Amino acid sequence: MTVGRGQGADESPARGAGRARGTGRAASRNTISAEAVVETALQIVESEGLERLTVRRLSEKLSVAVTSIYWHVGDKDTLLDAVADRIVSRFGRLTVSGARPRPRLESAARRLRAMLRDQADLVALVHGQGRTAELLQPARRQITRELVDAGLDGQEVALGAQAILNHVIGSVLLDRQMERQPAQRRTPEELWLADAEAGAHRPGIMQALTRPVDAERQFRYSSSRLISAILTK
Amino acid sequence: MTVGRGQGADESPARGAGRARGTGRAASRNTISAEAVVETALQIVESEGLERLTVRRLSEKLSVAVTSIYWHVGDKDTLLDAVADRIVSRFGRLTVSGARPRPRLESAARRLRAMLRDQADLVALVHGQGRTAELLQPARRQITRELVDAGLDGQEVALGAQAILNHVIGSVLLDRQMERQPAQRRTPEELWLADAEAGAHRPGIMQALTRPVDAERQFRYSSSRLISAILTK
DNA sequence: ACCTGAACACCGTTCAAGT
DNA sequence: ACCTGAACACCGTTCAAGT
Repeated sequence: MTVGRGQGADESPARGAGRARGTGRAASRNTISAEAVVETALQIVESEGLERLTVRRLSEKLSVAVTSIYWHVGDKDTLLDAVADRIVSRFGRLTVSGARPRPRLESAARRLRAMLRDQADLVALVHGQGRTAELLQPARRQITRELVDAGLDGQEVALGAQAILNHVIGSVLLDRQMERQPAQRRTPEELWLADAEAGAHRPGIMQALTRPVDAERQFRYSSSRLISAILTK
Repeated sequence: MTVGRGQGADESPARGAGRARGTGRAASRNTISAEAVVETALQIVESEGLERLTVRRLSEKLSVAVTSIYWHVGDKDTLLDAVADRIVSRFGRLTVSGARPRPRLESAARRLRAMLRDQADLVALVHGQGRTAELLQPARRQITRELVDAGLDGQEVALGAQAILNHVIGSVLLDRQMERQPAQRRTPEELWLADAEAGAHRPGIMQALTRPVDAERQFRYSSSRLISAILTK
């Protein structure tokens, strides 16, 4: 549970990176703590992105030698786990709105997706550490409650809640990949036009297929279908 | 479309890494081609895993200097794109079984998931290049045909097919992450027991929730629900 | 107890130079 | 036209040494 070998001492007041002027022996040496390292790491991910979180960048921002990081928090994987702890514990709760189970669950799915997308890098970090289940546990609890209230039995609640969570997190991970790329090399339209068979004889089909998919609309459609199927029966 | 600056010359017979014996001027220099580089890269991913695919490992396996790789295929991202081309073009077709739309679509989803899981590293590579849509295009075509045959209209076919594809690829990406980790640090059971509220008053609920999820069973449940909801109405 | 620089084993990539 | 080694700018990590 503890993060490294260091004690949870409170952080010394930041003196900035500059050396003290005037005094003979300059204070070019900074003192840090495991707490400060983890918090700074989290800040880097939030302000500069996950791929900028590097041991050297960390040490630079903390004005210490690279090797000091290792003394306080151990290796990078251990550090990432500590950061993941922090992200998980700070992750907000879902606000569910609506009266009946169906709209309530749909709003929960929408809200969860929005939260995860808002902090895509934090989610990616947690996911990379294999801690997604922990991150989603509050949401799972709420969705579970909704399904229980809707009258499902234990088995159906467990499977249904997991289905909804998988659907949301899967959609977020896919979206992220789509957006990170400069663009799919071949657009869906091109892919379809390349093979003009596949139901081209039905009116309207090709037209619908070659239109680019709106991720938001696709998500609402899938959520709505999945949730209604979970609730019926 | 072409892979690099090199021509598609056929590969010279492999002479192995050893130097010719006896002859004064040893043949320590090998001649390669863009084709050979891409094919060898694919082999490395298949036999040693994606993270072992490194420019240096490639050059070692081809018995050339590291820099020769760059001459033939450009930088690593370009190489990965060329490998992705190959994976996409070789990716097998789905075999669909069953008589009615529902079992046919369920078997398609199961088969697609199995194929993607069988070659998780290849899928990860393609996904990393943002080329997932291309990889899934054959499957999309087949699923589209099934939905058309089931009588859905254009809009519903497009949304429904995408929903099924997202569901399958999402589940594969999640499974992969779960398996790559040594183990979730906190198991679902622990997470639930940590907060003993949430419907604990209903009989059977807690018991169902604290049982570890079988990924296979969860997938079948989600697929079945999603597909039946797509087909109705 | 905590911080340091030097060093190592990896990456991807560029470049001037060979033939 | 194609292959080469040297070199650069990055990674994460270890270790002996300082105070």
